[in-house]
Amino acid sequence: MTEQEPYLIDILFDGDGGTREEILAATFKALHEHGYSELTVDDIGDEFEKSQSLIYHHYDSKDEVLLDLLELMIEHFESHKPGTYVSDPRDRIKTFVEMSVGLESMDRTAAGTFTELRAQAIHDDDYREQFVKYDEVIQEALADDIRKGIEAGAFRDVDAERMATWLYTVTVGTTFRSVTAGDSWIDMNEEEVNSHLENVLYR
Amino acid sequence: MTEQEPYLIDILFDGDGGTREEILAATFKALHEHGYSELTVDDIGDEFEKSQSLIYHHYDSKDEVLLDLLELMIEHFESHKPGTYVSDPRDRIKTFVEMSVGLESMDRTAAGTFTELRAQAIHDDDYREQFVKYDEVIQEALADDIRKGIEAGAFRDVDAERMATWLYTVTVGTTFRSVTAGDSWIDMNEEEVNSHLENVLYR
DNA sequence: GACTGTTGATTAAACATTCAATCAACAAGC
DNA sequence: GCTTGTTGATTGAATGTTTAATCAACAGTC
Repeated sequence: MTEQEPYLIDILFDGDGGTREEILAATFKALHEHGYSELTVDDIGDEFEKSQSLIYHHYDSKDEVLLDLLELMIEHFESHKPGTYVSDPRDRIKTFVEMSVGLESMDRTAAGTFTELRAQAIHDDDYREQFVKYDEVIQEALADDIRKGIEAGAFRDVDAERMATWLYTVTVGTTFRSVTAGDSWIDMNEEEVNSHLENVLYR
Repeated sequence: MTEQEPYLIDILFDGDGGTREEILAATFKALHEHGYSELTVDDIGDEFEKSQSLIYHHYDSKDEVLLDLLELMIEHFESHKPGTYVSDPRDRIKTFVEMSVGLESMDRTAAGTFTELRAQAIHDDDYREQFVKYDEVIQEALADDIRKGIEAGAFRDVDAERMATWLYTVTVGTTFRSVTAGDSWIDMNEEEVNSHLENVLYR
């Protein structure tokens, strides 16, 4: 339907956005390899072409680097909001569901790293702030799309906010489950989600 | 309906299960306060009545303590499987939903810590193994209850496995969202989940 | 008097961060 | 167009702290 999106890692790499972006790309790679709790500045340095100490010329601390990476990833994922590519209401929702709870079109590398950053929000207010905002943006975009579908007559007259809340929560759960405990169950999950959408949303 | 369950922390504390359990209780507290990535053995020692170095008399390493805590928590949560307390099929599911996606009866402290441990499964195979097994147990218990409800005529003839997969995935998402980004949305989510259950499961 | 639990001090490595020193580019003044 | 000064990028080594883990000594108990 839509052609495969490029992986986040490639986006980080392609352009030469200067040293700061090289550092973020290195951080992303190191994070993917070592995990948040085991990540050291040296690990980042190893993935970084230039010297490790140069990181401190561009950032004040390790924390700052990680938070900057989070902001970059959030920007990227926000560009994946429902409806960015497709215009038919039903297709918008379908594409979002496919990319969020489907087996094929999920970027596992990015999803795992993003999830690990999200987990920091449990104890770190800087992270929490980012994710509260992010959740609002995604959920509101979903709700908007549902409202548009209702107006266009493609959807039934459901509570758009409520439907969006539920749908987004399912995607969060799907991602978290699959990056932490595999995805043998993922097709069944998608079927049930689609069945609910068929039953109550699509006209 | 059911009286408030005691918090996990209290269960860890009440009995005198000996020094090892005291260490686990201290670890749980320290984890809740500092978060996994910032947790040090000294932090555990601070929550522990006896000496920090005693930890190494009972455990070989910090990792081993954390993994043992995970096993204890998994045991605890498995005892919260659907249907442990109630016998009517519909009530079993309702109780499970309430405790997993409801605002009131969720043990936030335990949920946050448990979630943080789950996030480690992204990069640590020992954690992953535990959660793969845990997910299976919970999901199967749910599926069993649904099957029983179908047999008893209380539920419609749905695909029990598929329904259980979806329902469990929603609970994972609900917990993850709420411990990382608050729960202003949680009532709407619960309503939509219940609406789906009313539509397709309950007869 | 051996065995188990407990303690405070100690060690060695890992770690985030700093620092002094080059280097390359560019601009100003002559 | 050659010198001199300035700036930002970059490096490798050094610093001081944190941290997991060990150890020697002591106490109670069977």
